[in-house]
Amino acid sequence: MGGSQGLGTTIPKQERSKQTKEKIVQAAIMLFQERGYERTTSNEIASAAGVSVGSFYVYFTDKRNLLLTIFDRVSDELFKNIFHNLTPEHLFEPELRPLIRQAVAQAIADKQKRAGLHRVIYELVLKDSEFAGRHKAAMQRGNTKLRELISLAKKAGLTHDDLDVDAAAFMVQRVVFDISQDYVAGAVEFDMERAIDSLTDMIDRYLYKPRPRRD
Amino acid sequence: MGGSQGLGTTIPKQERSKQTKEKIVQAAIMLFQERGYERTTSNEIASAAGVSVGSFYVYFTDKRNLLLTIFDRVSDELFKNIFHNLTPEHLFEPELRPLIRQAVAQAIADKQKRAGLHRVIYELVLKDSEFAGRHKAAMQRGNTKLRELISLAKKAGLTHDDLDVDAAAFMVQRVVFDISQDYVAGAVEFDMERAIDSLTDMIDRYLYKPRPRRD
Amino acid sequence: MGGSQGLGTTIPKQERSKQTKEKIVQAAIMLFQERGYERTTSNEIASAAGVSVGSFYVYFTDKRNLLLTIFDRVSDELFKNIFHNLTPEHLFEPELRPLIRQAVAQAIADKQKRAGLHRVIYELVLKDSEFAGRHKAAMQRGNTKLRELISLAKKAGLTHDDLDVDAAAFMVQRVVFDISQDYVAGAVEFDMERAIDSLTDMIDRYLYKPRPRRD
Amino acid sequence: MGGSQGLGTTIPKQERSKQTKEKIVQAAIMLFQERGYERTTSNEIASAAGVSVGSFYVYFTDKRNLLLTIFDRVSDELFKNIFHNLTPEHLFEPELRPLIRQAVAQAIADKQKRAGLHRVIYELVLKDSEFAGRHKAAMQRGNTKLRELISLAKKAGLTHDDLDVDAAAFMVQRVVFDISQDYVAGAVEFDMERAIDSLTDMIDRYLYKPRPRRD
DNA sequence: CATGAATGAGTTTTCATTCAT
DNA sequence: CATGAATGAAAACTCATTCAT
Repeated sequence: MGGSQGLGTTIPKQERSKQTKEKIVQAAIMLFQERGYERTTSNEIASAAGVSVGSFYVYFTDKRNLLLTIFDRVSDELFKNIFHNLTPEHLFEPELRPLIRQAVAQAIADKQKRAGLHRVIYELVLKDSEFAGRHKAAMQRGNTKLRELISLAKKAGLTHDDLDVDAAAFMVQRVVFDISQDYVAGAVEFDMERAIDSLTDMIDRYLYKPRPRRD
Repeated sequence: MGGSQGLGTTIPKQERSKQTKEKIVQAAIMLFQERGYERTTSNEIASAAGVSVGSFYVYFTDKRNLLLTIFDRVSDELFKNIFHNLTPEHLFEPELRPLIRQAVAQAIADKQKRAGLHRVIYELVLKDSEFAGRHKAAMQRGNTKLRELISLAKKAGLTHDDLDVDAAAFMVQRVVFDISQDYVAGAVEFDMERAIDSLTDMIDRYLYKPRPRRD
Repeated sequence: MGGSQGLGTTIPKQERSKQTKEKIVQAAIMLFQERGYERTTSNEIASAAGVSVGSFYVYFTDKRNLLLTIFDRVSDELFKNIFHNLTPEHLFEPELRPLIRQAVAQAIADKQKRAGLHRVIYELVLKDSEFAGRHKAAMQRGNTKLRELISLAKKAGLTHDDLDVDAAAFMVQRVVFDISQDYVAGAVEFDMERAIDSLTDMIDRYLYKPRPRRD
Repeated sequence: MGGSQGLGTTIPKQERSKQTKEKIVQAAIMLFQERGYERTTSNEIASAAGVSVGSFYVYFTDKRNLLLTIFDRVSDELFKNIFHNLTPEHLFEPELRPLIRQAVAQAIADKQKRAGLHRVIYELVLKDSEFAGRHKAAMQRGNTKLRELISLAKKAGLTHDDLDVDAAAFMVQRVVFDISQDYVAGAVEFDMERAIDSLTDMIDRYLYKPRPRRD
């Protein structure tokens, strides 16, 4: 906050900008988690980031725009983590259930790590059409991946023969998203491990033909 | 100020109060649906109801308290509609799937009727602990009902033998709630009929042992 | 503002009216003492009196008018008590100091009985010119009485020979009033008995020639 | 206001803040004197100060906080003026009465300068416990000073031998404060010079042994 | 006279955003 | 680019008072 970083500072301007922006983003993430979106003021964010409000408005057009930036970042992260272990090869492993369970658990765990943030973001998704749009787009990407997998499984004769692949992709993704969202929102208190098991069973039986149990 | 208390229509004081309160509630429902909770001011509600702000604060301590009132009302209504056709007797009908489908469709349709309102209410459930508490309580009532039904079905040997009844009740309720919420929130665009079918299948296969298809 | 009762004070024609008015006055006294003038609403007064706000406005033009009524009542009461034992005859008793002490103690004790009320009234005397006027008038009545007494004492050669009688009457009255007001206002914490003694000495020595101590 | 930083017209940021704050304080003093505390709104103060309401709330949490600031300032000023000429050395001057008279006159004159302000402040002292507390603290400081002086005078054999020093310090301070307050409140109309004389006599005779008159 | 529902002007207060330096 | 003082529109809420019944 001192007035004289100009002289002797060898940090290139672009790099310095990036750092300032990042400080703001980090401060915002912290504050949004703690107090929610509405109850965090731009002055607080700037202050927590150690910059002036003026700077805040240099990097972001407004508070909403900042959350949008955070949204994109979080959204990407989430996507990568979930589909990292959900590739076509895995489909042909002898055990399908553990695969499903792991993906479900992953989705829930990832969100839990930044529960406050996901709560805040979802709040905006419900109210703000731009957030809603980006959310839909992100879901779409996931949906495409999932549909491919399910389609493959169907072709391999693993699923129920009459499975509506599109509907299944939609439903499975949505159900996992929603239940994990329920947990981050604090809307549910049911034991998480049992919930994951149930969700796994639900998806498993919904998609796949009955097979002999292994356990 | 009202237009029609004209001749001979003696409105008792209590009745008049009730009407004023109701006018405010109705105006609020309308405005909340249209513009959301935050962007509707108490002055606007009063104005739309054709009463003064003063009256607003005679009947409700604040905007939040008004939505709480609406919440309770909507919550009860929803509960009744859904469990009206979901009694133990139905379990022993030859066809289970139509029963599930009808309940699922009912839940979704009911919410759709007041989509804007449910969107607004859920917004508050996510942010406000009192709303969250009431929401949990309402879900609890539904959960109890559902658990009884599933438990009965299990005893009748209809379900998978290893079904975790508590988890199933939790999961099924939550999944139906969430998917219907997704629709009212405008978060999804997938064809609703196909979604209902999928959801029905999902629940059916999750809970019940495979049986010969009828259709 | 001649006439008997000032404007706004409806003369009750029936006993029942008088009772209703009295209930309001009593409720107001109670509430004003507890919460002060500004923080007591007319609705609360009416409610505490067990009557409707409408009735309140039948008997009093407004809240201020009600306090004015209370003021007059309290003012008279105070005046009577203080000057009851302060008559010319007492001047020729062998002991003057006890006489002064008793009057001072009386003034302080009387106010203490309704401390909250005196605090509230004085608040208005400071802000409201009509209260200020009535207060001055009441003080004037006391001042006249006191001046007569001091004048008599001077003629009897009891006081300092160069005593400014008018100034003395003014000062003594004011000092007793102010100190008692300090106590009701809670502005001072000094032991009251010692304060009364000091005040007595002060007045005694100010007015009267030194005489041999008796105690 | 144009140009860069070269010319002497550059107001440093801290200085600018101080000026704005001061403008608000001055405007508030003016308005409080004119219309009283309650009837002055924060918007009016900001407007009279030529700043926005927002600025008002940048520098003061609320109207009460602003008056508290003013209180402290005025309180200090008063204290210094009064005790400036009231030091132990003065006690041994041949003439005591002029000393007392000057202090009394000073106290009254100082308050008169800002009569409206003292009226407003005292209003709050009566109602608001924080004001009351600060008032007591300020009085305490004065009381300590006064007690020392009177104690010294007693030791020098100047006062009545049986004088209760603590009570005297309390009473003298209080009496001077109250009478001066009566004048600023407009509660009294008695000729001020005569009142000062009386008050001087009163204090003189209360504290000091009779001495031969000089005048 | 009594009632009490209804009124709405008037205040306080917040905070995203701007802009002169 | 950075700063942070200043802005002012906007929202919540109060309460003395009225008036139809």
